[in-house]
Amino acid sequence: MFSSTEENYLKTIYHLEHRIQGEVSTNAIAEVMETKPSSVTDMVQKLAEKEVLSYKKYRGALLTPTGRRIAADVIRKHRLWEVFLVEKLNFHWDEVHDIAEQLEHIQSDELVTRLDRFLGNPDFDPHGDPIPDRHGNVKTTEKKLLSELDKGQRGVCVGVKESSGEFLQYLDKKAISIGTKINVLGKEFFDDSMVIQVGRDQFFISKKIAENLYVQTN
Amino acid sequence: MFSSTEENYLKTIYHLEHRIQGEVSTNAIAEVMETKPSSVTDMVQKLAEKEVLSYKKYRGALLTPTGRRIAADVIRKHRLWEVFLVEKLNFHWDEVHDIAEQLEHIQSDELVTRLDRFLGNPDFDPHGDPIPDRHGNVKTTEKKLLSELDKGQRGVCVGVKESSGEFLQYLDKKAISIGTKINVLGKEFFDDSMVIQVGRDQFFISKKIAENLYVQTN
DNA sequence: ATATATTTTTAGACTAGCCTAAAAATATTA
DNA sequence: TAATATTTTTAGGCTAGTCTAAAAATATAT
Repeated sequence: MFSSTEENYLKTIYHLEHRIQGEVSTNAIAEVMETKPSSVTDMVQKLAEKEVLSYKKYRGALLTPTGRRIAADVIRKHRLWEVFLVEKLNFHWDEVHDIAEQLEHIQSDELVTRLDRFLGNPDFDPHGDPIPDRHGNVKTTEKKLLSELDKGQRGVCVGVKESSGEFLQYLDKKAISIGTKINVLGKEFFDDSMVIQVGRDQFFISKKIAENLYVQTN
Repeated sequence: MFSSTEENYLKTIYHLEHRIQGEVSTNAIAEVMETKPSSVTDMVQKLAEKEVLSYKKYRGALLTPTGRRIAADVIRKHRLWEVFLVEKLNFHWDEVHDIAEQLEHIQSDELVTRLDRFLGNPDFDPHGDPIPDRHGNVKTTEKKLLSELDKGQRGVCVGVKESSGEFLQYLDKKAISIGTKINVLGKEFFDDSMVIQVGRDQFFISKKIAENLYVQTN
């Protein structure tokens, strides 16, 4: 059995592994978890002992299949509870994170199974993130251009095609960066311009912009 | 803010105060919580410091109004979650305690408010225990004889009228004691005998027995 | 009322998880 | 490649909550 704290470390490392592809540094973990790197070192050594991750001093950590599985289960619970909070209790999608952060640590396989069924076995959470299935598997897709999306689709920014200074400044101004979720609210077909949602903001973007941004859809 | 551990102490003391009317001894708390009396002394001193209970050495503890309020809120959450688990997720009423024990510590007033509304503002949990309202108040009623109950009613055993040895032995054999919940499943009106449920057992009792047992209904 | 038994508290120690300060390793730059 | 900067680890210490063993207070019985 793993404590809530251990689960949070595994979850954080899981996310970071996907983001930075490869070993995850103690500093990176410390930053996300808002602790000190020295605390991370302690915990990472303990988790290596428990064989949920591999760790070489000064090199960083990598989850083992077991570790990845545990992390995926926590993320599955987090996202299922978010669906519950939004769909059943009518919370707004940006109010649910802190509560789900607590609920994700409730221990009961039966509860997860029944909650999943009660919610109609959803594939995505209210933020558009995919919910790992009961075996810990997550659907992933190839990246595509934002311009390829249709109204109602969601994507996560994973890169740009041509990175001119002006374009990066534009993205910066609009608070779009790697990992930013983009929700296509509307699309004009005479000029392929779009209305998109980024965080709580909504704005127009031209075809030119949309053809320069890679996104990953669920 | 109070930790889950502190909340559990307050909850336990709350229940014990009702059961034994008066100061609650460290030993009694330790037994219920399955810890050592010395641990209880430490915690009780800490909670007295925080003014959620009053405590005199060797005399026992009594909740302050603040402490009682916090305990009632935890119990409220516990029972609301039990309703959720049984009504919405179709758990059986005797499977939900351990999960509710975890869920009761989730911190979010808004969550409790919305959960309560979602469940239709229930007054009782699936075991028949009353759910404290949002101000921490619990409905209580006078005690009556078990024989006064009708089919479908529930009561908690609060005492006996005449306590002969045979009768107490009978109660013992049937695992009925102070605090035991009794559910009247059926009543024959030609002889006033009853079929009652106690825990998972169901059995007949005669009018004579039913007239010798005091219960408190919700 | 004194001796004995029981209950309760104190003292000191342990673990999980965190911290700071200093040391060691790695990375960067001249 | 040597000097400097950055990252990471180690060492030692803190708090919450628990424990055991011994001391102190209270309760019971003779």
